[in-house]
This record gives sequence, C-alpha cells and structure tokens, in this order.
Amino acid sequence: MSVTLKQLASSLGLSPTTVSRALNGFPEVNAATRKRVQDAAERANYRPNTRARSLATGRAMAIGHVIPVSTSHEIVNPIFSDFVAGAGETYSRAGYEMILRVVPDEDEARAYQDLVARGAVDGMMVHGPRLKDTRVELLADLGIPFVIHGRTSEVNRPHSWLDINNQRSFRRATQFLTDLGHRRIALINGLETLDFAIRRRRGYLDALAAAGIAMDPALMRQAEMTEPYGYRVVSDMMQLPDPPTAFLSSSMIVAYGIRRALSELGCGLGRDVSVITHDDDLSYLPNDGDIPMFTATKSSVREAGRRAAALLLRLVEAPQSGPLTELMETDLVVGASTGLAPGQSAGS
Amino acid sequence: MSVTLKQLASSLGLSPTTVSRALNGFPEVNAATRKRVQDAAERANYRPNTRARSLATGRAMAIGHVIPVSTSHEIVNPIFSDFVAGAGETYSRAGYEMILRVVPDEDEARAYQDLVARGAVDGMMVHGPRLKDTRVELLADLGIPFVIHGRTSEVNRPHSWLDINNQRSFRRATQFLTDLGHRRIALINGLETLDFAIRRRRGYLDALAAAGIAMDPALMRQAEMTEPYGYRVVSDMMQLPDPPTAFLSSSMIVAYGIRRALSELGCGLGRDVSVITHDDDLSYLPNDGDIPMFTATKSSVREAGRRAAALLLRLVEAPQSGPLTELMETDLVVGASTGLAPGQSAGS
DNA sequence: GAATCCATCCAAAGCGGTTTGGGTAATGTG
DNA sequence: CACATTACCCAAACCGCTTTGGATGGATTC
Repeated sequence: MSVTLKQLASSLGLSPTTVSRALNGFPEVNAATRKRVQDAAERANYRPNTRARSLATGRAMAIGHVIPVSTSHEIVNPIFSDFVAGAGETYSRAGYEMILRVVPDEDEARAYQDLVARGAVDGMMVHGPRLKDTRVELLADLGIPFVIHGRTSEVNRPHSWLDINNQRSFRRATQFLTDLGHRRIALINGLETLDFAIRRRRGYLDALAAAGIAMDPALMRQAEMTEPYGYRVVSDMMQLPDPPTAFLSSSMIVAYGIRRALSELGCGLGRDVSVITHDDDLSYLPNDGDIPMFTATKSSVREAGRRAAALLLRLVEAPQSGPLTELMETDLVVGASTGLAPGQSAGS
Repeated sequence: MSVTLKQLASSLGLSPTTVSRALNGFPEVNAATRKRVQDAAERANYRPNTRARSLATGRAMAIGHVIPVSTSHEIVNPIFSDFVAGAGETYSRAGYEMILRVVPDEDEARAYQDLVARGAVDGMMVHGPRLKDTRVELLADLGIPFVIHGRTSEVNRPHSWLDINNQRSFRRATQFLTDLGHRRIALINGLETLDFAIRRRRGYLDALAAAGIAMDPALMRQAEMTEPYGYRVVSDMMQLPDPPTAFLSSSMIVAYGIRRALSELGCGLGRDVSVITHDDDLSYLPNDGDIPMFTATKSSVREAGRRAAALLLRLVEAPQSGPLTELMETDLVVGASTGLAPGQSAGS
C-alpha cells in the first residue's frame, strides 16, 4: 500500500501537521525541516490520498463530463475524443482529474445530479447542446460551475460557453461560393436538433439572401454525419433537373462521401462542382499539405477543448467571475475543392 | 450544498449508524425503519459523498485510463472514443467512475504511479500496447489490477488482456483473397511499433506462405492510419510494373483513401482490384446495408470496451482470480469490394 | 531581568461516511 | 420466573488529510 502522511511524519519524528504544512508550502516551517520533509516524501514516493485530501478541503479537484449514449442511434460523436483530449491536457496540467460518465441518454439528467450530490466534481463540461437545452436550467439550479461546448439558442438564463462562430463561418463559406458565381448551393447539414447545425444553416441562408438567391429546400438536408450520408445525398441531388454546382458540408466525413459520389459521376472536384466542408482538424482526418484537398472552414476541436477547460477552471476557482464566454473564429482554408461556377469566366 | 448522512439521521431522529445500515441493506434494521429511511433519503435526494465513502471503505470505486498524447505526432486514436464509451457503460452500470488522465507521453509512467499512489483508482485500463510494453512491469509492480486492450508480444510476466484475434483475422482475410486467385496482395498496415500491427502482418504472411506466395516488401507499408496515407500508398503501388490486385487495409479510414486512389485510376472496386479492410464498427463509419461497401474483418471496438471493462471489474473485485484474458474473433463480412482476381474464371 | 515577540512545532477537531463493539428491550427457553 | 437469545439501535473509532488554536523556547525589547 501507499505511504500515508502519518507514517511519513512518524518516520521523521514530526507531527502530521508539520509535514502537511511543509509539503503544502506554508510559511511557518523551518527551511531545513521543510527540505528534510520534501526529501523524505520524494524518497518514499509519497502522494497525498486524493479522497482524504478533498474530503478535508471540500474540493473534489475533478471535472465531470457526461456522455449520453442512446441505444437506438449508436452514434458516438467523432469529435468527442479530440475535444476530450484537449480538455484533459488542461485539466491534468492544473492538477484536476477528469471524470467521465457514460450513461443511457434517458439517465443523463440524473447523472448530473448524481455527480453533484455525491460531491464528485467541482464543475461540469456539457457536450452537444441542443436548440433548447434543459441542462442549463438543471446545472444552474444545482449551483455548480459549468461550461457548454457550443451554445443553446433558446435559453435565456445566462451561462458560460465556448463555441465557434458557426453562423459567420458558414456565411463566409457560402459567400465564397457565390463570389465564384455559384447559385445552386446545397447544404449537407448535421442534425438540426443540434444547435450548431441551426447556426450553420442560418449563416448559409444569410449569405444566399445577401446574394439574392432564393433558398431551395430541395438543396438542404440534415442527418447524422456519416460518409454514406454524404454520398447518398449528393448522388440524389445530382439527379435533379437543376443540380447544385456547389456543396457545403458539415464535416470531413460527410465530405468524403460527397467526394466519392462526385467522383463516381465523373465530376471534377473544384472544376465541375465545388465543395466546402467544415473541418474540425481531427488528427486522423488531415486536410493539409501545400494545397489541401478541401476548401474548409477549419477550427481545431482539440484547441476548443483546451480553452473550454481553461474557462471552466477559471469559473471553478472564482465562481463569481460570472458567465464566461468565448467565440472562436474559424479559418477559411482554400483548397482544391472549389473553383468558378461552370460557365463563369475568370474575369466575370 | 448536498445533504449529509448526519443531517438525514438527525432529521429522522436516528443515529448515522442506523441510517447507513438501512441504506446499505444490512439486516440488523427494522423493516419499517428502513422504509422510513429510504423514503426520507429519496425525498432529500441524498447520495453518500463519494470521497467520504471511499475513504472509509478503502475502495476508490473508480477505474483509471491514461491517454498519452505526444506533441509531435498529434494522433488521437479514433477508436478511442468508441472503446471508452463501451467501457464507460460497463463502469457506470456497476457504480464505478471512470477517470481519464491525458498526459504528454513522456509523463505516462508517472501518471500511472501517481494515480495509484494517490489511491485514486482501483484498477487501470491500458491502451495501445506496444510490442514490448514496459507498462506491464510497472503496473504489476504497483500491485494494481489492470487490463490491456490488446496484447504485448514480448512480455513474459502474465497479465490480463482483451484482444481481437488479429493474426487469424488477417490470415483469413488474406486467404480469402488467395482463394479468389489473387497473388499480388498488398498490406497497408498501421504503425508496426504497435502490437496489433505486428500480429496482422504475421497473419498476412502466414496466409501468403500457405498459398505458396513469396512476400514482397514492396507491397507492405506501415504508417499512422489516415485517409491520405491509404490514398498515397495505393497510388504509388499501382505504378509498379507488377501492381497488386488486392489490398489489405488496417482501418476503415485507410480504406477510404484506398478507394479514392483506385477510383481515380478507374479501377473498379471488387472487379479490377479487391480490398479487404479491418472494420472497428465505429458508429460514424458504417459499413453495412444489404451489401456492405467493403469486405471487412469486423469487430466492434465498443463491445471490446464493454468486455474489457467487465474483465477489469472482475479483477478488481477478486484480484486473486488471476490473469483474465479474452480473445475476440472477428467476422469476415463479405461486401462489394472483393472479387475474383483478374484473369480468373469463376470455376477456376 | 522581566515582558514581549517570533519562529517553529504539535494536539485535536473536523471532513462524511463505514464499521466495530456494545447496549436495551422484547422474545424465546427451561 | 430466571436466563439466554434475538432484534434493533447507537456511541465511538477510524479512513488520511487539512486546519484551527494553541504550546514552547529562544530572541528581542525595554
């Protein structure tokens, strides 16, 4: 078993009090004594027991993440691992533990309550906010600091969040396409029960309106973001009497499917048809090089994790510092998948 | 703040002892009293404080996962999220917490030691075993139960693990191809510092030998598994004077890249060139339907997470139950990406 | 030299549970 | 009816740490 404070103290002929203070940097301990204690602690590989310590201090030194999984649609969000990795970096640097609860989604609310009631965490990170997300009320009532990754449009109660500027990002991407002369632009969106998808659609519609293009419901789809989804939708849309000349994709994975469909149809990417995708900069889906494969609205979800965690820790350490928010802008990276609309000349 | 045992007890005019026993199902408490206590606990939304409880019981009721991230090659394993989701389901059903430590990989060993010394966990799950993995020695010496997801070939010390049968899986896949008449079969492997990649290669080589085919180093590659990697390697190999007629891929993502390369070259998948990929059955990379896109060696990594967690919990609750191991077989799912080698007739 | 002040250390009381080792009254036994 | 059980409940110790509120003795002050 591991060595305890008491053992360490008695082996040094000191009281637990003094050893504790020596290790925790309190002033009222002799420099020589402190050194002696530190050396002994080092040698014995002593670490204070987390449970005992946080029971005494009243701080859990842990952040909770609740991951709901539905048994029906088994999607585990692919951006989850990168976000968590980013957040985890920040936590462990600050000496916080990350605790993950994977629960059936009907138990999600209970999981939050449970973690708080058990005093297991000092704060919570909230994933995948929906349009009107009841978790804000819940967590605010529980009185625990929390940060939402994303936003929830139809909730008034102020709260902390970190998000990317989805609306502007997609407005800009759409405008990039209209500037190239495209007028038939399709939106292959994620599920529009999720807040980010709504914002992206809004940006898309804004830009269409600005360009004086009427929106066409036939060119807008939403679903869970998989490769076959992108493939299927694009294969279908290209059969339309007046098919799109450009696609806006909600994720790299979907973009892969779009590319496959176009390639099967013999459409040159960036020549006959243009594609812009959002790119979360996942390590295993790289889109870089001299000329990236896809023109993309790029934003590292790993970095988002880091920053959201930093926000949350600030909130935990100073809850009165009020709602903290951060809006990250995306980069519009121009790659090989966009070009002038067919029939446009370079000068037009 | 949350309600404590003591408060609950005094509100009922009972001692903390009795309340504790009532809630924990001890026999020496009157049925009526127990009911009264349970109701009150329910009403007050009482949950025992985890830290206090586990300090008293000596059990952390938590399992640790250490995720090393290198700042150089930033790969966060895509299978990580599904495995963790699976494991997490098992943990939370059993009342265990999952704690995640994300650390720079040079600090990995320290993270394990630290978690144990702090008494933060009852057991650990080990990810991404390498060929000769020092973590086995480390954790065995620390005296904490652990399960490795995967195996580590060159370590003698017995230990618990859960793995898929990579070798047989790839032997079978390769044999499937040789049976179809393929003799130029390429292996697009993951990094061969990782144990699973070595085993897959072994299976591949076994099957080649069994079919009397000499191995050709020009047809074997290893790297981190990304889409561009698959694309690049296949584009290269198809330039060979004697190009492969079949490819074995280490992951769905790589297979996407392979498919793209072939499609650009105008090769029909399953007609001109065959592809078999390993498929971890990630929810966002579906490969199903009536006829799956790819012929694949399929095994749900989410299910692996569930089972590995179950193994670990058994080990935690009965450490002497000795090393526990489980080898999962994969399914060879026949899809549209395989067919007779060019020049073979159906009856041959 | 007495009084005061630091510097340094310690005993003991929590934190919120579980668990050991009794108590007490009601019940069963002869 | 005396005695041993049994059923039920409680006081107190303990888990390993932090923290409050002193103690102690040497140095400083007057």
